Amino acid sequence: MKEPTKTLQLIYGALNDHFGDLHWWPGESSIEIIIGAILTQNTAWRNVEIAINRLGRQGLLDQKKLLCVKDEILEELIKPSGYYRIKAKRLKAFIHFLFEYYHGKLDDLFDNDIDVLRSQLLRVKGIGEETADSIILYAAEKPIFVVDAYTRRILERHSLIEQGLKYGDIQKYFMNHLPADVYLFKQYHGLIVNTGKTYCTKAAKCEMCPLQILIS
DNA sequence: CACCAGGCAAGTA
DNA sequence: TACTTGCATGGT
Repeated sequence: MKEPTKTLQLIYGALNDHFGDLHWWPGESSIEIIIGAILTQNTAWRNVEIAINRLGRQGLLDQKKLLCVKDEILEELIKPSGYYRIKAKRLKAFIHFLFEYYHGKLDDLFDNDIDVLRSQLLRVKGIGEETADSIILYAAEKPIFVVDAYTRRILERHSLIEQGLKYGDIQKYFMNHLPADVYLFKQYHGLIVNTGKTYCTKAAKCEMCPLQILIS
């Protein structure tokens, strides 16, 4: 692509006009956003919502409460989001990390510079690149671009990137050609996910997609 | 009823 | 480095 910046602006404009302001992933609290980021791994968000509601009803959207809750109880509560045994371990792994190094205080964790924060998160078993970046952007509210399956699919389908690029390469494609702005990155990622869900499934119609403008 | 959804880690070659 | 497999539920 000759002018990545122009292309990215064109896509953003088209999707933003179509979907409007998404207020994507507001979340009631930082810890709730982090819990959601882990529970949504390879899982539809609607199932995650059920699990989060069940946790909330028990007052467990709180790091101190999560620290104390038994694994079996946690597993039972998050079952609707799937992979419940491994995700219970991942939630616990993050909580233990938070208390071991930051006294359970998210604000202290978030005080780190963005690169330090990312490498810290990646050391937690169960937090990979996408989950780490989701936490940084939506919970810590620092400007980093989240790449997901839809991002890759949409860019590849429109031949804006070559196939088989690594996560970091796709992330750089956005971050090297857009201003580092938290709102922009949140909204852009939300627009991509909405587009993928609405127009790139087998059931939905490709020709209805706002990104048709890229083809003509 | 078959298939997949906003990944990740561990194992293998 | 690059590829494969296990993990598990609910919706379409």
